Amino acid sequence: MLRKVAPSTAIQIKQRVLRDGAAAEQPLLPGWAELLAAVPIKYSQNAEIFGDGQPAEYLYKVVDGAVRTFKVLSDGRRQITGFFLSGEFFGLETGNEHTLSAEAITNSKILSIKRSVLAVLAEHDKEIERRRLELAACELKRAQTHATVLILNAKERVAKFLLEMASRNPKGTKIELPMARLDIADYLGLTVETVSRVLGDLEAANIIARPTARHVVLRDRGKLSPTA
Amino acid sequence: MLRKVAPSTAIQIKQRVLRDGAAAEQPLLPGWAELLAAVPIKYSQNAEIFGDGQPAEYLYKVVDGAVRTFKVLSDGRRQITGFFLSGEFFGLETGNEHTLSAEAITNSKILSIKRSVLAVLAEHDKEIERRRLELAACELKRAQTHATVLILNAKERVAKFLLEMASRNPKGTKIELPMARLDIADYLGLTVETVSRVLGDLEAANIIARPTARHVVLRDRGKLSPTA
DNA sequence: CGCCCAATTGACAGAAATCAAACACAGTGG
DNA sequence: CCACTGTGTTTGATTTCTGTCAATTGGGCG
Repeated sequence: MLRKVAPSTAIQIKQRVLRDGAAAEQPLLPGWAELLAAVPIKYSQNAEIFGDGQPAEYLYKVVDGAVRTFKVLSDGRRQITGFFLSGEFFGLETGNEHTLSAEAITNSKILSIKRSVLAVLAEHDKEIERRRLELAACELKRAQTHATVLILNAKERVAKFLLEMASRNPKGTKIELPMARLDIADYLGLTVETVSRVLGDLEAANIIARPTARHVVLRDRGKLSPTA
Repeated sequence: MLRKVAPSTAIQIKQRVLRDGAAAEQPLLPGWAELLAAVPIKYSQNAEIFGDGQPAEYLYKVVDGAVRTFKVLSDGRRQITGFFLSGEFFGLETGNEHTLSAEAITNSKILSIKRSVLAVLAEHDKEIERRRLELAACELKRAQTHATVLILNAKERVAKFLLEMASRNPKGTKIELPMARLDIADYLGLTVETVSRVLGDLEAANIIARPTARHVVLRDRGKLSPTA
């Protein structure tokens, strides 16, 4: 099933121009804030948002829910390259085609921003250009961090993953995991069994607690990050 | 020992302005080609080019030789994040500080381009801006590819590495490896012994030949890339 | 309530790390 | 010129870790 096209972002945002001041030197063009005020689209659990090889027309923002981006190797193995939670952007591509696929992990609301619109606006709006660069930098850092995790052993990988999720979730030490163990495994280059075992070990060592399978509480952050 | 400061790129390039046409709409400012015509600096084997945490003042290009970029974890493990051969750029940072270290693998000639100069020029020179984005995109792709390699098993990692090196070296199937086994191991998240063993296995299977330790000949590319 | 899928746990096999030793080669000094 | 030394590479034996296969448990939803 092909993805439905987003309601024309350009038209919608024009209606909002000139409220919410910010960068209003170009009264007829929307700024960053206006782009983000468009109406999000709903994707149900496991729905494809875009696929590897498809033309990359949009940049996306998770308004609510969670998203995974991944690559499927020719032998069927899946590598998850990133998880994206509420407020985070994904789908940024440098070329004209997606080099990854993206799916909703849970029922999600996703905002799409047309790249062609963004490109035009960036020509005259320094903030938009800055934001775009910032996103690219963020993606690069994300990929580098991911690579760094993948040279570690299983326990260290899971620990890093938990710390990463904790740092993104606002509520301190309580982590809510929207994704299944298989997703975590494919992200960390491990098997579900290993992920499960490591979590079991961490709980046994009183480093974490697991009220439910999808909720983790950090009890001893120090012991999770010996390799800071 | 602290790094010697590069001879002022800005001054040197001014002397060359207006030869080699290209983007000469700004007669007093050098273009991309002029930036690359500056005099390279020599670094001897294992010399540090920049260190993690230092201010990132320059963008670098390998004129001759080879460079490794890496991160040292708090427990001493080293992750090599990339190898850079003649003609390739490295040291691109999004922030103001380096997040990696870089060393010459062999005696090398390295060209440095001051970021501040680049930033000023990019304001008015579309080509320079385009080149900068292109480099950032290249870095991102590199990091993503690296992450993809790290979820594979030892044999696959080494195979991917050989193919990567082969694709960068012009001479088809003959690969010259400027780096030691330890470098390869740290790049692939393996140990030297494992790298050595896999190479031995590949040679025994007649997939590669090794005239010397630092030279590899691809005999059967197909068997190296089953997981294209 | 029962089904189904996700998660866990256990037993075992296979892969890679570790520890140890032999070997190759380049540069040095006699 | 050759022996010597030091580093880099390879090979071997063993241990540790992770994957695989299989069975069991648990939780959410119809």
